[in-house]
Amino acid sequence: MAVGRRAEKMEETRARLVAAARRAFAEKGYAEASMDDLTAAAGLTRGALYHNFGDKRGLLAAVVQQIDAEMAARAQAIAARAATPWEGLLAEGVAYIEMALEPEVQRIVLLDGPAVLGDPAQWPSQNACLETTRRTVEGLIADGVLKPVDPAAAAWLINGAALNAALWTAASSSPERALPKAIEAFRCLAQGLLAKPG
Amino acid sequence: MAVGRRAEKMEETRARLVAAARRAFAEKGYAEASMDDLTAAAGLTRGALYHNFGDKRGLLAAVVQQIDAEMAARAQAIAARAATPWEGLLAEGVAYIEMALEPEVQRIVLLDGPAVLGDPAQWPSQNACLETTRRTVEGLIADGVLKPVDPAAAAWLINGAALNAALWTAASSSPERALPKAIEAFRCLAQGLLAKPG
DNA sequence: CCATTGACATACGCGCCGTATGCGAACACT
DNA sequence: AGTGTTCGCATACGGCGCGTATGTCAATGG
Repeated sequence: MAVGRRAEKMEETRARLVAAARRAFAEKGYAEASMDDLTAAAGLTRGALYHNFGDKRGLLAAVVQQIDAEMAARAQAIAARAATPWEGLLAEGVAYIEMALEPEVQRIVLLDGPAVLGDPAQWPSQNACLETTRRTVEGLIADGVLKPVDPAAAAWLINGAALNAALWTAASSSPERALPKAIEAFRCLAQGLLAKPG
Repeated sequence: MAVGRRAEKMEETRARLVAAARRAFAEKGYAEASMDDLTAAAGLTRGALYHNFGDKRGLLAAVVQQIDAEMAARAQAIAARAATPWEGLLAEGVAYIEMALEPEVQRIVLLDGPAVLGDPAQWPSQNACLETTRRTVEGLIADGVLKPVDPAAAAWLINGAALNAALWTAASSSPERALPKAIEAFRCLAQGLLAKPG
């Protein structure tokens, strides 16, 4: 069948480039990753790259979007298993912390992404992670569980706190020991949003 | 006098390069800033740069350190004027939010800095801002004002929340309107650290 | 006063990005 | 099926920017 052998092949090309880019960007960082090497590793050349993604930044954007979508899906699945929406929000945050510990996520999404693409808020296909959190917060405010703060601001700060918790943990001399402390501090901070503390 | 006319002149050279770099990095971003242009704007050449700072990253490190020191000094001065240490911590956070709204700080310290130099925690001459906040938190925990969380983790998260508040504000379509919301959300989060909420 | 150090300028090579051009396979149309 | 066209991708080219090696001149010190 296939709506065209062309489009099908092109999708595979894009996927292979994105996959190779994920590895290269994660290992060397965006700036140090050579497009020649990267495309060669995918069995292609820079021609394919510029045809599919416009430029190096376009490729990074595609990679970030893919990882972001995976993160949002994981977080949502974890939050859905929680007993209450509030527990879900906390679990979501902890999940972000743990995901952000992966070098790939840290390097690409947290470090190079914002530096090269600008603030995540204005990324094309608006950051899925943030959107997920924002909706959760909105619901909790409507239910009177959280103080009536701006949902977008709160979501951003919660995500930011979680990601910073991960950065701090990763930078620690002993991440194993640091992780529980980071999670504890994160949970404390989050409790500040509760309408009725305790 | 002077312990040598040489060293004195060299200090001025370094200062001029750092000043030019601040402008260039703030306007064009680290990656797009040309060393040739930058040094020419300072009335020098790349020779001076590599002699004084080793490489481009070294120059960025010097710039970041300078801005970081200025921020820490400002924050400390503001915190010192507060009625209580707890109010001081909040004022410090709000001050960080406002400072991080300046494009120079945002671009250099928050975006390019971490991406190029790695996590701020392991920057040479350990991030002065974080150190300031950590000490404040430590005191507040000792006084029983805050919950007994890890001071380093808490300081990192507070700073992270403040800086993210600034990023969110800056990315907003109307920063003027967004700033109070961001500050409000930040204050809520911070309250989560209080031993006796309310 | 001269030898030496060292701060900075100049000259060179290499890598990498973006674009313009070329080729061959999949589509459309008869 | 055959042919003209499209288009995905490879190849070729130009330019810029970084880092290093080399040169130069002023400031030191004996």
